Amino acid sequence: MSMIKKNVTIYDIAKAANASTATVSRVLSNSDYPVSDDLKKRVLEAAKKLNYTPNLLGRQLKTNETNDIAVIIPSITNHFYPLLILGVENVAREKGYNVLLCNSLRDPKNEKKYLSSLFQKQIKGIIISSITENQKFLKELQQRGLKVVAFDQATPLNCCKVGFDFYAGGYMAAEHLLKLGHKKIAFFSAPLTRPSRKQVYEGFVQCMKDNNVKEFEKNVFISEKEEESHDQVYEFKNGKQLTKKMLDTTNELPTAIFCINDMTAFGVIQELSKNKIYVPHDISVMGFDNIPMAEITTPPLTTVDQPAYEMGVLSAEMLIRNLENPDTADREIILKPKLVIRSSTRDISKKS
Amino acid sequence: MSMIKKNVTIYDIAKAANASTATVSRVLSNSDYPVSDDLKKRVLEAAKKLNYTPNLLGRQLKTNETNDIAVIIPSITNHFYPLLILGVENVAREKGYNVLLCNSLRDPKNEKKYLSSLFQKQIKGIIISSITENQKFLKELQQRGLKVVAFDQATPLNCCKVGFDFYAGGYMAAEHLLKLGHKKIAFFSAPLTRPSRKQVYEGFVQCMKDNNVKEFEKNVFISEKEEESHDQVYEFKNGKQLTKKMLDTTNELPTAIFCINDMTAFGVIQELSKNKIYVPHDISVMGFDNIPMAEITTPPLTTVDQPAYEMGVLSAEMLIRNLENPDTADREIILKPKLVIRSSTRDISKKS
DNA sequence: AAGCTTTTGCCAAACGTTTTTCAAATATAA
DNA sequence: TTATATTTGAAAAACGTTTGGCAAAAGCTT
Repeated sequence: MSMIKKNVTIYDIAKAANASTATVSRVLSNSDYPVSDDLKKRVLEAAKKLNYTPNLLGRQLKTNETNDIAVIIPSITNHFYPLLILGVENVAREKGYNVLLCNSLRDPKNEKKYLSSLFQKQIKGIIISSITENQKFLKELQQRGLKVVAFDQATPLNCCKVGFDFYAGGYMAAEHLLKLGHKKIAFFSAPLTRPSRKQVYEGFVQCMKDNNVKEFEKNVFISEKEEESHDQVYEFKNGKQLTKKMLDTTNELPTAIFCINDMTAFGVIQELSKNKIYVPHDISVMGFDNIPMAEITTPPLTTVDQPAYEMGVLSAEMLIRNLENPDTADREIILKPKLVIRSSTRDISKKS
Repeated sequence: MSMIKKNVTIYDIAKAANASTATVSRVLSNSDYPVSDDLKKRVLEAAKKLNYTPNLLGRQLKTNETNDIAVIIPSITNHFYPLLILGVENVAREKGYNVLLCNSLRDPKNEKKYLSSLFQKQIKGIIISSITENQKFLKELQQRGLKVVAFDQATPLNCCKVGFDFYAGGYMAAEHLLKLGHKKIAFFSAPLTRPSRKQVYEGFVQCMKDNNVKEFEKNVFISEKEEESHDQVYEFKNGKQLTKKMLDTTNELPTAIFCINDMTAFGVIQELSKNKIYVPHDISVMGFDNIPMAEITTPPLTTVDQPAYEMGVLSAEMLIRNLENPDTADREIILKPKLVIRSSTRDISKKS
């Protein structure tokens, strides 16, 4: 005798309002099909009285339309991405879309699983920082109609892109340090496996060359192998490690250290401090990314801004335009870096 | 004459494999209904050949089952939550669930919209740190069958809970500072509007009382009004503000400052440093939360650990158990704080 | 060989919507 | 008044799946 509570459907409303389901659907999904005010009111009242909640599954199945877009990021604990997501969500909200967030944890298996699952859920658009080499699955989905915007990482895919000029960023950083009078400058990085890192490096090197800095290569510290856990903490530890190595092997310390990202810089600063070397008094340290905490630390970190929030905004706008109005959509945007000068670098040109 | 590409469905497979849709469905959703190996193989091959992708909407509509659970958090840029989400996702992944992530940005309107949308999508379970006072909408959904696990914030709702003993955390922090020989201890906080903050405060005060600390109230600095933007940066700025105020109004500085959270502590440290007061040499500073960056700053921050990752794990486990096996599910877990001693606090009992 | 169980396969209904088609009712024009 | 246009309402099909009810086929017992 257990009473099973059935969901309220448009049939129930139709009955209650003495109308047909078609009419009910029309008023509830406010179609522009004409319905008399009187009846419309009756339907609305019935819906309210019965506490009706539409079943989106039914609707989506029928219309093959959805307000959902997805974002796939490598890691949610990496400070860069939450900011980007915020950007995506803000424009999505404004334009009436929902955002499904997935993080692959830099595991291609997870990425594929998410892609597959999203596609099965009939998602029509996706914003992704893909970490798989061979993007053949993504490409297949694209051919099957999935709209994709790739950001952050380079991709072989022929799709909308929101990129960042890492090369210019590297160049810019080097330039800043030179301008402050530094001659002996170290470069700290995890292995240059990702294109982004490589480009930063190349920009940096080019600037050194352009300014006739001698023997720069001697001060390049790149750790041996990438760690399993592609975590933020890895970068931090890497900074400490490289610092130790430098302290152990170098007799004349550099006056400035550039780090491939902010987290590495924090590791460097902490390790230096442990050895009673203070930033920026004894050594200048510079990061890359401008994650939120760069302005929160003591000293605040001089760095190169990679505009995460803006990238999120642009990616979302691009995707939505591409969904709603494919013809007008841009294909590619490259964002420019911006130097953010704080207090971890010091001008040593004039003797103090 | 434009060729519209139809999706391939189980009908197409049935035709290709010379079988019925029922059979196709049974093998594709690997039901335990017996199907001959031969036919099974035929179906699988046809599916592969036609590049079949199931439409989850159809399936869900029919079965009224889903593998999706949702998490609603106040803010994704607050470092506490990504860690929690990581915990949720890890157990979800392991148990075959997908996680839908929503952040309310501390706006009750957003929270309600997300709840409503999730429910319409037939979500069956949700993990939430609700920021609405009156949780009557959530309660209604709960009565309509939604399983909910509330974490972090106290809730009037009768549901599963994963809590944290903020009071003990406050007490513990105070105790630590006293043990290090501090007598004049300041308490810094944003307004005690959230129950969590209040409880920390109460624990702290109680410890002061228990140890006969005189005139503690004089060193309590609580900012006037909560800012609109409930952001991380707000807490940071608040730390700076309170520090300024203290420096302006106090002639004898405290030897230690406890901050209601880590971000506030970072603000304090930065502002002190600006005034050439160094941590921990001149003043000890302590935080609360143990967000990841607490160990990355220089000096690393002494703080009270609120185990975000573990809370995520427990919440997810609780929810899933509640979904799959309602009888066996716990109702409430209260996590205990843990003292994390790093380098921002100093023992001043023995004169150095 | 007859009766029984088990395996296998098909038909058709159902999930909750939207939307097309058509008919009825009403208003407008002559 | 009749013919025509407009508004309104209902029935039914469709979206892609799962699954209960049958029935045919096949394998076992006696």
